[in-house]
Amino acid sequence: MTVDNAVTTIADKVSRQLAEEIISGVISPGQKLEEQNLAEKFGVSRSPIRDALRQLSGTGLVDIKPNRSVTVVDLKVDQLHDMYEALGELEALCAKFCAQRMTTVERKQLEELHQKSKIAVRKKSKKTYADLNDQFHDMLHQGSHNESLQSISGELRRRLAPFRRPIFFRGTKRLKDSWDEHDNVVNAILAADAKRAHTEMGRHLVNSSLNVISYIEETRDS
Amino acid sequence: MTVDNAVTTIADKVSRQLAEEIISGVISPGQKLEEQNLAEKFGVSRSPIRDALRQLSGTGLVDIKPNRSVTVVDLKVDQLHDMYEALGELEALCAKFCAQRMTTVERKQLEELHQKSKIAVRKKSKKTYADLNDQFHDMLHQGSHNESLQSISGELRRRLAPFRRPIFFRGTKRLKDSWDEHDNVVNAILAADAKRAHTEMGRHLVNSSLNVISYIEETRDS
DNA sequence: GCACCAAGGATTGTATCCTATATAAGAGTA
DNA sequence: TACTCTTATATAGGATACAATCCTTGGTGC
Repeated sequence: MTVDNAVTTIADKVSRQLAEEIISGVISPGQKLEEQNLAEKFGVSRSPIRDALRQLSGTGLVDIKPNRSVTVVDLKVDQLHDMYEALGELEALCAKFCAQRMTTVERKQLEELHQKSKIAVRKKSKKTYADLNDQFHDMLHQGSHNESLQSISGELRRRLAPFRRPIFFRGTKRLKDSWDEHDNVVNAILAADAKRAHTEMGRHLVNSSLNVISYIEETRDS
Repeated sequence: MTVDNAVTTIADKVSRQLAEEIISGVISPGQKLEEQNLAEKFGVSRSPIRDALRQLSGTGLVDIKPNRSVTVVDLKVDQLHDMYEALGELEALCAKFCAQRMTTVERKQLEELHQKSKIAVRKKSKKTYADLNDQFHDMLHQGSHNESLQSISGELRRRLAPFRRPIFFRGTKRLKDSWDEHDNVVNAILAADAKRAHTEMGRHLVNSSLNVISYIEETRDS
């Protein structure tokens, strides 16, 4: 009944795959997405490609200008600042609600996930930690028990993904620091301390943003 | 979105007009938007209509299911609850930032706008107040000096517009109450009292949501 | 050499056509 | 009558054709 439909259109599949490739960094910010290219790549006509690109534009992953190729959104440092500030507030809010609303099962799952990522840190496995980190944040969105807040936070986080991804793959210091910050958040949530959960999550995102933005500023001049 | 729109496509125009009609209530939630109909109404082919509808889907104003007509999003009461809770937090945040960041000019403009709407309340001109109310909230979004927060709040507010619109047109009591709540927010912002601005704005949105939701529950069974 | 302009190709925007799917109407049967 | 199955028709999905726009490139004049 509520299980998602097996029936999907080509445009949907294209849209999903492109989103995945943008988020995971296969396609880079600023890159052009030409309709004819994509049509050949997917072995279909331009129509479903166009549909997919229009749908994607709403998610903020691509940028459409009339009579110009669609491009993967490339964010300026100022925009990164704003988005991280907003995301910080949103996720801090999620954490607060998690402390207040998470079920026993959810708290247990959060704890288990957090322990799994501890192992990833110890093993210095960056890829694994990056994935677990995504799951961690998703779980906090969901734990807010507010679908609107969940989807808004999730979408904003996805838009930042292409720029966040690289920072875990520099050194291993950020892994450890990130985990420690998560630890503070988890402890606050498990203790049902809403105020502290809010504060700690806000702090975590400030640190994330500092890392991301300093990395961006190092690797490009703009 | 952007200022310059000398060059626009048919799809853009259609998209904007449909959004406008949905927000203003010309088209109602749940209504079907058939491509052929729209094509005839706008005097164009289905192609740009399709583009427009896909673009709109990303803004959350319409709902697309494969092989079914696009429909104007119709929200369940649960969804209204979640969205209003989220919007309440977002706008409370905006108000907090306004108290901290608004320029002198912006504070002056806010005050003037607020006085204008006082007159609308006194005259019991519902349409005017509804418009000024929109401007008021837009101004607070802008005053946050965070474009990301501004656009997220604005979009969420637009999605709720079709459901919020009717409440000002019942009695005049809500006009007065709404203005009083605005008054508390404005005073806090002008006094640069961030904490109070946050609290009062949150309170205002709780009251708004109560009005909207009780109205919805009266006028339909779902 | 450099700025400017024109011509052509490349790419997106729009129209039209065909196909696949869904919804509604109707026939037949228990 | 109620139900199922069939069939017809309307509508969306996708392919193709054509038009408009942009962008490159090569030439021209200074």
